[in-house]
Amino acid sequence: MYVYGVNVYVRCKHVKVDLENSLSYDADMTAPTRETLTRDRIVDAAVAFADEHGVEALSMRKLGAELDVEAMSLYNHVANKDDIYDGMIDYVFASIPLPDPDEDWKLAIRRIGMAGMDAFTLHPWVVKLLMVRGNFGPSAMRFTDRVIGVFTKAGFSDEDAHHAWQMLASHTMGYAFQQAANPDTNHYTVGMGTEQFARMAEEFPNVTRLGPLLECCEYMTEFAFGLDIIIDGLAARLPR
Amino acid sequence: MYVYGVNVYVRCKHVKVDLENSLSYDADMTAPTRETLTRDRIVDAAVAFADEHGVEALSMRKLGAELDVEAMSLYNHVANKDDIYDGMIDYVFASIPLPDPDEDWKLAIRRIGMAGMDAFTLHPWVVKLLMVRGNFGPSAMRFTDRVIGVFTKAGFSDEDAHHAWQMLASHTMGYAFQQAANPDTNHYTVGMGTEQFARMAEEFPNVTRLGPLLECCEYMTEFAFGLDIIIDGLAARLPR
DNA sequence: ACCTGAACACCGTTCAAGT
DNA sequence: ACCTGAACACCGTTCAAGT
Repeated sequence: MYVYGVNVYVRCKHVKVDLENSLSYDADMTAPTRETLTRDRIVDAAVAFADEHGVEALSMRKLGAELDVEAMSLYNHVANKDDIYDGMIDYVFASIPLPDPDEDWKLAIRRIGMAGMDAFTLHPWVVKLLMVRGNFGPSAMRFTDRVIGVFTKAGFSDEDAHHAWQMLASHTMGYAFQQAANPDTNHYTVGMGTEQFARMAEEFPNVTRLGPLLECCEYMTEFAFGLDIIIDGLAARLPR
Repeated sequence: MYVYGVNVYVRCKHVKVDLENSLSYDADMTAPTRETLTRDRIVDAAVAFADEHGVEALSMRKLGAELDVEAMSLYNHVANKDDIYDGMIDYVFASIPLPDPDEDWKLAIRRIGMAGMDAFTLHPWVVKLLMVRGNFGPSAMRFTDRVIGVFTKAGFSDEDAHHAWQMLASHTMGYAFQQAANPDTNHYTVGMGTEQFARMAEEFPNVTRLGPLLECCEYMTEFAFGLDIIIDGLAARLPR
């Protein structure tokens, strides 16, 4: 009879869960193995959890449960919760394709802006994490570097390349921010009860007028509208 | 001998604090009175606390202590912590001067953009709160309405006025966001230890080159640079 | 080396009890 | 009507103890 080794106590404790989810069996069905915990596995689990339940619901205890491990075990592979946050931020930035330095700069910047917004739409929680942790992980740094490279190659001075990057980043963050704060809601009428709506018409005439215009938020369209204005405005400041 | 009334037990418990800070005396120095708790007083105290220590340090227990009251007393005047957050957001938006509808629209928008950025610089925590709570309190709504009014009066269609507002809001939020996330730090070199700096030069050539350019962040200047580009870009889309 | 249970110092919030 | 203490169900994190 096979001895399960160090994991046997796990089986005893959560038999059902272990059998169905967390243990994988070798081909001969004799030796249950549990994937060893790593920082990457923890970060991946955290990303999946935040995608499904939101970051505010993420706790060390719940994350441990997701990995069939006690919360305290995580600290063997991760410095603390902030370290996990940093990993999650890096995960998102690593997922954004870098710009092609040989492409026309306006097309490259437009593409990269849309790609950034896509990533922030897919993982809205990253905006919150950036607020808490900043954005200076290696992937964010690489992304920043390549985008600045595009501006530089286009002919912008160092100072203007910096301004251009800062502007692109702020535009993207700004829309991602609003999208994360108010997902799929009408900007102007959300939270307004019907009894307040009557008063609104006199107090907030412009908002009231624009309300019906916006069935829902098309953040991506609105983002692209502004992106084009910014790119054109930057192009006008390009020395020739 | 004067009987202090219902507040006497407070005096007994925190004599020192009460005498020096929380009790004010009538002109005849006989009757100590404690200002009664109100939602406004709680919100004001929360704003002051967040200004000094940051929002993440704000707790019901500490806020209570600031007002010489147990945490649970706050719930008599406020629904919960989110309600306080909403009050703090409204406090900030109420502090931004509304645009003058008779001023030239480009000047009015520039002024309002700067005023918004000023408020977010004075109370950086509001960006975090907007992420958690959204921005649909009465003061934010009024502010939104008046700014849209400026665009409308300038001749923008309803749809473009909405786009313009959204763009202005995102630009402001984006810079305020970055400023709040990375206050007075050099964007590119923060968190990079000296041993990593050598590697940086080859891995991140553009960032390395721009680093020395930026002794510190001039978010306000950078914000204004982008603001002008946006205003010019919007003006170009104005029908004539 | 890695995982664990118990513990610590915090949270927001409820509720019955006080005045 | 307003304030309070005790309690509940959570946090992140430490640490000595297990294997």
